[in-house]
Amino acid sequence: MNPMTAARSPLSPTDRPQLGLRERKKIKTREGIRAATYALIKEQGYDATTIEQIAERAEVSPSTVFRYFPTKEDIVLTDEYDPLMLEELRNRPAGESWLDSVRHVMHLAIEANNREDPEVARMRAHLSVQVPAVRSRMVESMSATGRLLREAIAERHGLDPDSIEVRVYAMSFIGGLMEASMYWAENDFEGELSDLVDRALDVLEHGLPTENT
Amino acid sequence: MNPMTAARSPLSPTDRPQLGLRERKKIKTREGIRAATYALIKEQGYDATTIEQIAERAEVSPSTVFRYFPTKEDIVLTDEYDPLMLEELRNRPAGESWLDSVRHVMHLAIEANNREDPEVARMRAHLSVQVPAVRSRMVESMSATGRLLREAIAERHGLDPDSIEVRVYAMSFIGGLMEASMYWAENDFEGELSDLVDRALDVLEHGLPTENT
DNA sequence: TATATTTTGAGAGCTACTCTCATTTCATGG
DNA sequence: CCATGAAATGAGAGTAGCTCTCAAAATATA
Repeated sequence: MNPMTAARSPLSPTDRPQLGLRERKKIKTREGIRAATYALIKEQGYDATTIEQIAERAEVSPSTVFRYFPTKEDIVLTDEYDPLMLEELRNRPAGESWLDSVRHVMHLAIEANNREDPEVARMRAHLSVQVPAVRSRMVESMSATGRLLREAIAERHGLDPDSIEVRVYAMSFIGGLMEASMYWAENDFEGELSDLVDRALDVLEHGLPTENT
Repeated sequence: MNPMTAARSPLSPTDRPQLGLRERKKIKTREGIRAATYALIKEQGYDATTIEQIAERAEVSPSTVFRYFPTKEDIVLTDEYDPLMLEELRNRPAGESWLDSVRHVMHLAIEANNREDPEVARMRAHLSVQVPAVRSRMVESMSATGRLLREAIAERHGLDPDSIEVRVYAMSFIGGLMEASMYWAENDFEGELSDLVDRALDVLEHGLPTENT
């Protein structure tokens, strides 16, 4: 949303070089649909907002909305940090502990996501808590991220990325991230999301606070 | 499905004592809808099976189907072991380690679920892998179980059930269970699900196999 | 400017799901 | 056994998300 800052920050969507009119229009349409959706949801709530209304406000036809986004939930959620996160993960110093690498990358992702548009970031988290359909779409998307994570983990530890061990390990990180995000939204976004993620990762690393082993 | 064996096993739905004709009919209808659904899905697949077809085969009206099950996915999934699992968890000996308690209860749940109708158990796992809508409904239902788990954990460790630590901890178990189940289905149900759950729990307890710390 | 390619809009169609209301089915007291 | 009240059912209309098709409009290319 803010190309000035986004351009220099890590983990932000790639800048668009020289694009034809066609491509530029597509991006504009896409962002128009998103903007219309956010505005309408803010006004009326998620369920009360129909695709027809979104299309109307974005000045496109309903067909076009579905051409740009497979489902209504995707309009709210889609954003692809995954490949960037993965690369960042691979580029971490070899000596660094795995948990620290993950911690680092998650912090980066949160920061990037937040800088791009803090209000939207909160709305997403909020809807993930409130609207089951949105939440489940988010879980799906996180699972996809998890599948990528597996490969990074397997690579680093010399394990089979499809083994159940690696799967469970990867999923625990994704789950921790999700819980952190939902906890944040449920508690009115007080405090920093990064701190919550840290606490989540601590639990995965050391178990519950009272278990001093 | 099999009252003879189900009656004596732990973690099985409560037997129904003396019920009026009305209640008995309701149970029959409910099971009829389920049976019709399973049969149709087996024949045509999940997506190709419509509520109308289900209603027709179960000899009820479509309205009735929705009266018994809020969504199509719920016809396939719903089954309430949660309260029983919770009680079982609370009744574990005080000295037993938390991980062992969870392991024990999960084994019981798997066993019960499997004894009731192995084929249905597999179909569920299979659909959770294949059909996004079913999977996401299952995730939701598991999250609900997770919320119950939190209380048991908090009770045992003297922590706040709503703290992020307990949430993450509970979620890691649920996630492990889900991964095990999906892994099982994805690998054609070879081996025992309980063994997979054990491996999942081992990862949560000790980290990945190569990390010998 | 002419032609090929993409993108869009219009509209029909499907299905999950909701709501309402009249009808049927069961429960209960006399 | 019957009358009355309550609950379950069926029929039908309606909504919204989503898919598909096809012709028109916009853009690229020569």
